[in-house]
Amino acid sequence: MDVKTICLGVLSLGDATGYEIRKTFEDGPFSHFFDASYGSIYPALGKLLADGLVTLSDAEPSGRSDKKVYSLTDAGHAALRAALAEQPGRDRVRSEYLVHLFFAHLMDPRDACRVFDDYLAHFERMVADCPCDEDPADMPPGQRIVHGFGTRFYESLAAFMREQRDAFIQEMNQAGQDTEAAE
Amino acid sequence: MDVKTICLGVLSLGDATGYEIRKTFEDGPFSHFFDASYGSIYPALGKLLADGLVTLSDAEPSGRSDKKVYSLTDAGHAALRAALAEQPGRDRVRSEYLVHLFFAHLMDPRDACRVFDDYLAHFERMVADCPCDEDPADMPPGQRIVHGFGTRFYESLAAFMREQRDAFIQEMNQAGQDTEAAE
DNA sequence: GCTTCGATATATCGATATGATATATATCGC
DNA sequence: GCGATATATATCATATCGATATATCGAAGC
Repeated sequence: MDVKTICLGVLSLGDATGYEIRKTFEDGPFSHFFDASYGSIYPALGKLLADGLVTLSDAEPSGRSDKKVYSLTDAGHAALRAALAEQPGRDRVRSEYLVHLFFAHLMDPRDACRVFDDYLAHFERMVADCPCDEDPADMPPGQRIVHGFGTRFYESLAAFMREQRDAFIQEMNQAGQDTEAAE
Repeated sequence: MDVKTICLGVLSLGDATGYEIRKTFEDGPFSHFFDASYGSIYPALGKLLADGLVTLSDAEPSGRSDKKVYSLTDAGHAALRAALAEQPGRDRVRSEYLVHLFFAHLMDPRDACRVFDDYLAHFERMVADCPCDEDPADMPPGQRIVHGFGTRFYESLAAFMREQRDAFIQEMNQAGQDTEAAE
């Protein structure tokens, strides 16, 4: 699944500019499990336009002149459904935080503790301000599942890190003192 | 953090070929939170070699002639520590499964249920065969945290999906019958 | 009314990464 | 010895990232 397909998906939720599509990945309902940069969104929209899968809506007179609001065409809707009929590819995750924690024994213990606390704070922030302007009960079942999945994800891992925190901090500090004593 | 840095990290665990580094991302301890393909690993090793951060170990006579076993140099170890002193970048996730589920209302209900069950099976498989040939108690604290994090992640989300399964399947089938009745 | 600043918006580009493919050797069961 | 699978290196077209450039809009402050 490339950025073109996910752009079709975002547009199926309503007309949008390239900028608004980007914001969907940053803040919106996709932010937990998808991302794409301007450098891929704008070329993708260009190709979709050339292929007739999206069109430019009539610009409202209120907006600025160069603003481009994209809409899904019937062909675009069909292309989205066709893409969803394919087998999904495996999840891809890249967490630099976990890489850092994995190699905590090579770090300054204070840095390692800071990374731990930053990561925990990240999960707690995600639990606190879940970007849900809509009542989950009003969502289609699939969206409700995805929303619940995200919530459970952040809650479980925040809880795990809170459980482990004291032991980790203590072990790190212990290791730091051992190193100092050896010097 | 680019592939060069993570290669240094893998090599800090022991000498390895490019192929073995790839396998670390596929099967090994990094498989849950990092990935990199041959197309990035081999160029990365080439640059690291040119920069003196890794060297080629003496090939054992038992091995094949073109095999290249890489080792971390002191400079490479220092570069790894320096990279770990930097602030980690934010996590990146791309889950096509969640995209599919999010748009389940646009899918054939049977396909949507299959995607759900595939995803659940994936999490259950991850819980069952955790790639841990080492006793967590023997790991450095950071690695133990990362290992526990992965375990908790898979367990929590498998549990969540098991909880939600019946309701989801039923709602999907209901939606499917409504569509058929309307036709 | 003017200015400043942050949000909105489009676009491009070098560097990096993916995913598929080609090629070849080693190992193991049969 | 034979075929299948695992080991191993390497490349390339395509896709993507991340940073940057540019410009307009709206609201707040004065």
